[in-house]
Amino acid sequence: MSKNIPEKITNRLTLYHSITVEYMEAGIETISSPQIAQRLGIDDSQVRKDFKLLNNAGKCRVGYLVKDLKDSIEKTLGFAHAKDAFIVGAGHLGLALAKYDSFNSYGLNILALFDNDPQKVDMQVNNKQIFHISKLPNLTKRLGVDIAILTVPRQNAQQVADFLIQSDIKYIWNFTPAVLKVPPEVKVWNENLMGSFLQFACKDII
Amino acid sequence: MSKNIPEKITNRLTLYHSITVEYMEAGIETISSPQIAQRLGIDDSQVRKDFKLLNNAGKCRVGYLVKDLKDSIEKTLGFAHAKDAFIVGAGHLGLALAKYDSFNSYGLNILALFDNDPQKVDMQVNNKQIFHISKLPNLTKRLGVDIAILTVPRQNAQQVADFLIQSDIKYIWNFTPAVLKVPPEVKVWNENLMGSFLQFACKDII
DNA sequence: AACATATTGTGAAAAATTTCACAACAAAAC
DNA sequence: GTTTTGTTGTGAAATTTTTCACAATATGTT
Repeated sequence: MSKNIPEKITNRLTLYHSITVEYMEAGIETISSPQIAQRLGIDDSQVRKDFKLLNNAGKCRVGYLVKDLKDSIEKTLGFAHAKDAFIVGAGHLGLALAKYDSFNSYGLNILALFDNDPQKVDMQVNNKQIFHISKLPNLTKRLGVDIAILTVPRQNAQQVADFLIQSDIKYIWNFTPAVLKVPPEVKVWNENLMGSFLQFACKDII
Repeated sequence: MSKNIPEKITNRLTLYHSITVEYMEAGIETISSPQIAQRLGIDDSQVRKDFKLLNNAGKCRVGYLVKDLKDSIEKTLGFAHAKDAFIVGAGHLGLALAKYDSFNSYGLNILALFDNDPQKVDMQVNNKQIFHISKLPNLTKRLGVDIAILTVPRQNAQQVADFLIQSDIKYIWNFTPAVLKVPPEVKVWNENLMGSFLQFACKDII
């Protein structure tokens, strides 16, 4: 990524991207900022401001070319820069993410899964093998992977995170509710599912 | 919820909450704003500003009582107001969410799952039954449920959402990458997993 | 060809959020 | 009992984000 795009804009860009995918499938060639804005419940000038980042000019009274828009978003968000990652924890969530093929088109390659349950080891999910967690340090080094998606139970989260850090993992996408303690060079992204839900729920549902 | 708390603050409050849970388990009774701030990589005055919402005074040179803090966050975020919900789509993600017991303590009760696959129907997950999707309208009305967690494949998302809306579902927590078209009275919360990842990835990697 | 209309692009204003700075204070140390 | 220290609470400043307003413009209509 050349520019450091603020989180909120990144988030909106992915939503715009989903809409372009839908329009492409429907065979619609152009889309306007008010159309997108209405769909997402935001201001249309916001959409245009976001698009300015993409260096993708629209046409007055017509809007934007869906295909160009889609390509620009993909370019700006770096979909093409494939990044390799491991899923650590082969429970339902880990398996769900392993099966989530969208990751690939967004530039995230899941290479393998890890678990400490001998029953799960050596199984295959979506063409990805589940290894015993003890194999992780070796494979991390051999494959040069530095991203881990952490989907273990909360109770084990810190302990497993420590192990990942020892194994030279630098980026942890944390799906557990634990707030991990990590050294400054390791970056954590908390998925915080409940936070998301509460934002949703608190707004309207008493 | 009395006050309409901004999303960002709600999100931080849940992270603070996780830390209080951890401190409680560790038997630590007080916590200070700089401690929390450092852990989350944010400014300590931010933490104190957030806490002002909780009506929970700290003590100079000591910090905040962990237990009081935890209780205030739970009260403010309405953990006690149990909300009932259905999971629609019993794939891996749906099953993962059904097994995610934290939902309960955060005030979200998953009552049942729905799927259109006859093989899955009548199975039990974490004491919750999987019903055929055709049973949803009836159960929605009978149980007064108006929240649905949507975990179907993207291709079916809009169609299933339309069906949910017909069945009087008012709140959709959307885990699919589709941007749903809904009437104004229906609220959608897009989980947007890839958006999250890209925010994470774009920042540092590459 | 003139006019009406829908849309972009953008500067300015407004609102929201974060950071800074520091007074007030309570606990601990001396 | 006085000093030092770490922390809260909070106004003010800075920054970021969103909204507003409108000129410019391209398309369709009469």
